[in-house]
Amino acid sequence: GASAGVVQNTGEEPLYVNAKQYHRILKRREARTKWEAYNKNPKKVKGYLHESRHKHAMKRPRGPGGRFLSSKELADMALQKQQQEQQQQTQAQQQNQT
Amino acid sequence: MSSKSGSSPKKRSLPQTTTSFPLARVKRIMKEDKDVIQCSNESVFLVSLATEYFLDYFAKKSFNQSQSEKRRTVTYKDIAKIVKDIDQLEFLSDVVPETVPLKKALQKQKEIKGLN
Amino acid sequence: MSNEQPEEHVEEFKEQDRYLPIANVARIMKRALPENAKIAKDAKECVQECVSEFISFITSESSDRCQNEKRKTINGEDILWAMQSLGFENYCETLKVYLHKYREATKNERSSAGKDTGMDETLANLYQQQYYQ
DNA sequence: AAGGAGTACGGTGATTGGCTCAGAA
DNA sequence: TTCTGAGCCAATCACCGTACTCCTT
Repeated sequence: GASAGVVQNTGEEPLYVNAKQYHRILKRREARTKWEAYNKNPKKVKGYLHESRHKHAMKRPRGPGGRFLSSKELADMALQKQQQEQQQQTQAQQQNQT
Repeated sequence: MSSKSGSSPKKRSLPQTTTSFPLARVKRIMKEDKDVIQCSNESVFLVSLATEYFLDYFAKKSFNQSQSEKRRTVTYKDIAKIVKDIDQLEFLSDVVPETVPLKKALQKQKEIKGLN
Repeated sequence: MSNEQPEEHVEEFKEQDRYLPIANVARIMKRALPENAKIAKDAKECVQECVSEFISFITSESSDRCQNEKRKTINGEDILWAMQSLGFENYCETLKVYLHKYREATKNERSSAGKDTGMDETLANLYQQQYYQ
């Protein structure tokens, strides 16, 4: 027949085939070819699926090892930093008084 | 304690009707086939379970292959190897093309060019 | 008139809908392997495709059976029959049990709250057999 | 009557990347 | 030995499950 499809072998077929699966494999091959014809595959250049999730991941605070941090850890770090600054301030004030 | 008491049948999901995979996604994949008109919920449930079981088997086989090559990381080529070797996995041979070492591929291309 | 050109689907198709979520796939793989095992990214993506093909493969066989028997809806037995037919008969016995449990659970659901029938034991039993290469 | 497709909605787990050192080479 | 690349972390939001109606068998 005047089939427009071009059969392309990516490799060699096995010498012996699975008798139970063979017919279905052929039907699936046909179905996939048909499916790919209807659905354009515009090649994925994005390394991710969702723009919003990508942005979210990029914004998230990370630890020094690149890991994501929980908001609790972040709050604790902020608190510690504040306490350190306060200590430094009081130390500076004491030095000024002497 | 939560404030739910008495009769509040809002969430009724039995442990026996839930699976590791989202059933909605399984159903969509099944319906990608144009011949499929309708899927009963029980068929989707069974396919999801069977898929999970198959995946467990597939992963173990792949890791066995990795181990036979003294590795602890499962790679694409392990999968390609078992698909080629195991009869039951022949249905995947289109999806997982046999890996060919780059050297051999280039050599083969040269041979073909030389013939022309 | 040969107007057999494939229609153009300008509508963007969601690529990920063809596959199960990769995190679920990776989790089940990890659970199947020893603690110290690792899985390459390529391998995860490949298995994700394989698993989708498995679903399509089984479904296609079931669908054919359905058409032959002039039914519109794929049911549990169609799936079991397809598995048997395609060389996965070792799955069937256990899946048959699950199918029965599923039917019981969904029937009881209408009248009263479900009761535990011990599905996890069966699952563990299912996984046990496939260790040896 | 039984049950699947379609729709709406609210709750939730899959998606996500920088850094480190297993471990592939 | 060198140096690639997989695991690690958890917050948002796309999607899943549920409840509901309508329709077919």
